Amino acid sequence: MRHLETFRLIAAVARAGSIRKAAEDANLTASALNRRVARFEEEFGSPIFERLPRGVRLNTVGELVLQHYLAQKSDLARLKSQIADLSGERRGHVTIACSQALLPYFLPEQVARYRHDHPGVTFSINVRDREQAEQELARFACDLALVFEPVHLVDFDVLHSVPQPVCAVLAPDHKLAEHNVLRLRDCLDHAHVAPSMRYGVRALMDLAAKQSNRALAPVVETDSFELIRHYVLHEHLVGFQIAIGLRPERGIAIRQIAEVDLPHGHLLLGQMKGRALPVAAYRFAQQVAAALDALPRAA
Amino acid sequence: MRHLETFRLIAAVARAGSIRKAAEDANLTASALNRRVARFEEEFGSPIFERLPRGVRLNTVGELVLQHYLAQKSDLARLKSQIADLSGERRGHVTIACSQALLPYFLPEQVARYRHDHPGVTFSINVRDREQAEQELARFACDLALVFEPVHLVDFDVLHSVPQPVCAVLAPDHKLAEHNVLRLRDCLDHAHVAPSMRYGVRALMDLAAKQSNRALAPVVETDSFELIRHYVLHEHLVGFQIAIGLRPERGIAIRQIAEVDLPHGHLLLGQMKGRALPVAAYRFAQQVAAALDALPRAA
DNA sequence: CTAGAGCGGTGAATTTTTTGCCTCACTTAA
DNA sequence: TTAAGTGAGGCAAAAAATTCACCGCTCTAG
Repeated sequence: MRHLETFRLIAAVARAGSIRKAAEDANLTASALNRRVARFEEEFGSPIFERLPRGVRLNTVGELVLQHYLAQKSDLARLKSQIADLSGERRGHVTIACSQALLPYFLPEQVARYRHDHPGVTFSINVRDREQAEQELARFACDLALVFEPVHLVDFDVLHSVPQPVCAVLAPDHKLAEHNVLRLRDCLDHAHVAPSMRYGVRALMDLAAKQSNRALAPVVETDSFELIRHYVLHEHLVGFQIAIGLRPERGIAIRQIAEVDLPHGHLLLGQMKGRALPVAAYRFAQQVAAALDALPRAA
Repeated sequence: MRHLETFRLIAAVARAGSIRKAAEDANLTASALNRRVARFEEEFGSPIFERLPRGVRLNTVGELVLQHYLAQKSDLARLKSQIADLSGERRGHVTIACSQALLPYFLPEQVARYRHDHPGVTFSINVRDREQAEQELARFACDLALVFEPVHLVDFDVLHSVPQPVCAVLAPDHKLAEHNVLRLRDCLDHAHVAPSMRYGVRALMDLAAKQSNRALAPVVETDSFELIRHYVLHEHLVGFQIAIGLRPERGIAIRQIAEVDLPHGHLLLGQMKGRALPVAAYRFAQQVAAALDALPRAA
């Protein structure tokens, strides 16, 4: 739609950091683009860029204007989606930012199920840590976020929440695998591999360890829960992951950790606050919420 | 802002019901306006008007487009308000749709208090019955609604809710004024004046009466609670109004009605769902919410 | 049954807006 | 100092929007 063209260019200028560079990308003269920006600022009643010697940068007002543009663009997308929907075609695209735990089982199943009913809908699934996921929501870069223990929750509209216990992952012949429920201190006494600080699992564990005057001392620290899951097979270590990312498979043992030692966290499904989602994203969110509710709860 | 010009014209056409009429109002040629509409429809990918022999009318898609425009315009207003706010000037305009009960005491006090702190903010206060108030919210025709017992609550985002009992209003020398708490049946046994069907007070009373196999039989039925308040002084009748619209004044008696006979209703402060309010409206809503909480509760 | 009024649509001319090109003034890094 | 980068502004060309003068259609008053 053409009425957002000026905003689009402004966003391009903000990204490029310079009118000339942005003009090149947009197949425009720097002069023309400069005028558009200037005219916008005049009409709007306030400058939106700081003029620096080596280019321009959005000022506070500009940041707000940009946010307004993103919201408008998003609502236009929702509008089009809604119109396509009422004319019978169920198509669209859903962009999801999610924690790693959703990758192996939950999301593939959910997406496949939704696409089985609505083959016209396509998906983008991006792995993001909880901080990034929230930022992407706020930037309208994704429609939905499905994250374990988000941090800030500003601009984060919680659509659904389910408790998720942290589980221990071990080789079946690991000594601790003899017990059904593990104590946290036992896990810490053994060599363990832990996710890095920015993940919710780690945050929960650090907090719980601190309360019993202990601390994690991981032999291997990693960004990848997939690595954790595989590494425990090579060396006799204890790994950790939330329940939704784990399924009983031969060759790997999954054990609960006593709730008194390590309280469960929350897996949250959320969207940008105040935003109306496109039809496809909205429907998918409903399906996911129902599926989360149907999840077997840890005893 | 010029980027919404086409939408503005579309809205004008929809209102006028004809391109030619709208063109006249907008100081444009019918031809020019026709082209704008046609071009929009082409870019947008779908017609938004039905062409009738005597003019045009928005189709379903058009209704959605118009709603999108109203939302955009509202968000632009919020943006400007927010920017004005961060540059220190606290100005703006707040439009409120409210029930009659708020007129004599509550709203005048609240508005005066807010304007005392922020003289730059102006107000529009419109009396609307509960149905109209909700419609105005949905049409972005007002920022806030303060209504007793709203009906549908679609697109109505409840910001605050307080219980409100219905009270009886009588002349001090009315026989019933001897009791502190009245029974509903006693009120109905006496001649009474009642608000018309579309008001929440009446709806509550009809429901309560029905449950004891009674019915209201008003001697006078009116749209105006002010008339009710004054009429009971001329003839010995019982009138009704919610507590917030009444204050003990000489020459008039206010009596509670037993809660078991007539359950209290709710006074709701609300806004359009999913909308971000301008700063002034938002702040005023906060003040009102606090004031509602500080209200003396009926025993 | 007909003439006229009112409607949306269209091609060509015209006006308004936007863009391209060139240059200037300025700042920074070499 | 020089060279390369930046945003701004004057002026003509290009593009877009508007006007003007029509057309065909439908409904209605006479």
